[in-house]
This record gives sequence, C-alpha cells and structure tokens, in this order.
Amino acid sequence: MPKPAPTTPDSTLKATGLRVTPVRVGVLGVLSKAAAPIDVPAILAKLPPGTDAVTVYRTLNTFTRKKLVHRVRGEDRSWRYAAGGAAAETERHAHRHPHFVCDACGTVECLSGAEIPRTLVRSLGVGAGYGVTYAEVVLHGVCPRCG
Amino acid sequence: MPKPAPTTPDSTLKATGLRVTPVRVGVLGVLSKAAAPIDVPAILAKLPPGTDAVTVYRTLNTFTRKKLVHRVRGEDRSWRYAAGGAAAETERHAHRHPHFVCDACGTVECLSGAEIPRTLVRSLGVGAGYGVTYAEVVLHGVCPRCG
DNA sequence: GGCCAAATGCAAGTCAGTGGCATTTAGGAT
DNA sequence: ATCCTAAATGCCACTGACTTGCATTTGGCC
Repeated sequence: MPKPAPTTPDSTLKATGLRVTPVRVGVLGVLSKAAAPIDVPAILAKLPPGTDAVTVYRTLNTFTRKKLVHRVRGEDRSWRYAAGGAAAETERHAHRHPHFVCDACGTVECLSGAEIPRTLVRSLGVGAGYGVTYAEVVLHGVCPRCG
Repeated sequence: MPKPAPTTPDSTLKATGLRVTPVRVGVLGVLSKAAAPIDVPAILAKLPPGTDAVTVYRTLNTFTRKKLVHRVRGEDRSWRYAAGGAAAETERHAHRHPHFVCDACGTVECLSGAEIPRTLVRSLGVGAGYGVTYAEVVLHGVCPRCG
C-alpha cells in the first residue's frame, strides 16, 4: 500500500518551497503539537535554549505569508500562532474558523469544529464597493478553568 | 418645551460620574466627530498641541472601562477607539456591532447599522463550561477607496 | 566539493503602551 | 468665596513586541 501521507514539518516545508532549517522544523513542530494558539515567548520556551527570537519572528512571518499558520489576537497586544492556514494538511481544514478568548486568563482557543456561517457576511449588509475577503469571529468570555 | 437632550461631552462625563477636564472633553469631542475608529496618534493630532500622550492613554482606558467608548484592532498592533460603548447616547446603540478592516490601507469602520445575529454564538456550538460574554465580528477586505 | 541566494544571529532601533511620582485641579464641603 | 482632598495631569523612564541592518552561515542545487 502507498505511504500513509506522513505530513511532517519536513514534508510541509518542502511542499511549500521553503528551505528545511532547524528553526523552521522546530517552530512547525511546536505549533502542530500545541492545543491552542500560542505567542512567541511560549514558542521560544519549547525550542532549544539559545534559539534566536528574531529568527522565530521572521519564520512566523514567512509561515503566515505562505499560509502555513494563522494568527489571532487575544485581549493583549501580541499575536498568537496556530498551525493550519490555507495550506494545511487537509484542504478541508483550510477555512478560517472562529476563536474563543478567555478574558480572565488570556488563553485563546481555536473552535476548529465550528464553521462561520456563510450567511454571516451577507446578513451584515456591507455596502457596495466593499470587497470582503473573510470574516473574523472571536468569542469573548470565560473558559471552564476560570469559570 | 423641554431641552432637546444635547448630549455634550460635558453632560456625558457628568452622567458617568467622571470629572470634567480639558483632556477628557477634548478626547470625547474628537471621537464623537470621527467617522471611524482612530488610534492614539490620530486623536493626539486633533487635540491642542502639547497634549500629553500618557494622559490620553489613561483617559481612553478610563473611558473603555466605563464603556463610554469601544475599541477594535486592525491588522496593526494598536487599538482604534470610537465613541459609543454601552453607555452611549441612545441605549439602542449600546450593542456590540461588527467592524470592517481594509487590509490595504488599514482603516477601520464601524458597521453601526448591522447587528450581529443573535443566533451566531449558538450556531458555533461552544462547549459546556464556556461563558460567552459577547461575539466580536471583524470583516476583512478592501474598502471602496482601495478597491 | 563548490557555489550562492536564502536563512541565521546579533546589535540596535522603533513603537504602543505602562508605572512611578511630584504637581495641579475639579468640585464638594465649609 | 475659600478650603480641602482625592482624582487627574504631566513628565520621565521603563517594558515588551516586533523590526531593521548587516555580517556570517548554510541548505540545496550543480
């Protein structure tokens, strides 16, 4: 039988036409294992000590441009990154999904299961001349841990 | 006949129990005249020269806490403020409304006319234990000027 | 192995926003 | 009208996220 489509950081990078370097492999690995979107300090903490923050910032910018990852903001002023942009493993996962922000502890979660209703943009009645690319939906509230 | 309910910065501040100071009156005035959410540098530019930025930051934090204004983020890393939080002139306007961000020029607009469907949060099927306070909806795209 | 654009690492800079503290002031009490 | 005090201001320095410049290293192709 054919290979079961491993989808390693390595293969993802090659498929996107990016060079395979330690930092890139590391960042992709961290993000694919993370349960929720995390910020740069958190990513850095899971990478080998001594990893340069600037390189990680540049790596994440590259990934975002290439749509290997997507980013969200919580209430604070930093970006949180999560694996799975448009070029994610399964094309089915390639849509924008809603997020949940806990305003108590600041954590952000992807509501990957949910889909933003296609009717939403329509129902808001945006004026003519506006070209809507996508809708961003962030639910604010309190998570079970802070409940 | 009775006074036609002027709703000046002065009256708004008094009604909220805040002291009436030049900076506060100025900030409220600027925001109430602004057509779209603007950031601190833009607010500062419309205030008398020499106005202290720190004071404006603190003023905006106070206003946000008291819900005299609301704030949104565009693609950049700064907050944009707009008049009209929960304690706005008309109570009818007191809901959270969707926003539009032009990813080309960075401007943000309030879609004040539109209402976020009450069914939205429900339809996303948030897990038990999550207490949703409100939903944030931001449409991304290109505005008529950049179209 | 050798080449070279791409990626990295380090220093330094930018920019939004905050904290500390002495001074001023709004506005109720007198 | 004057006094008093907590609240607000102004100024300084600071934090933290992110960027820019540049010299050095390296992935990947020949």
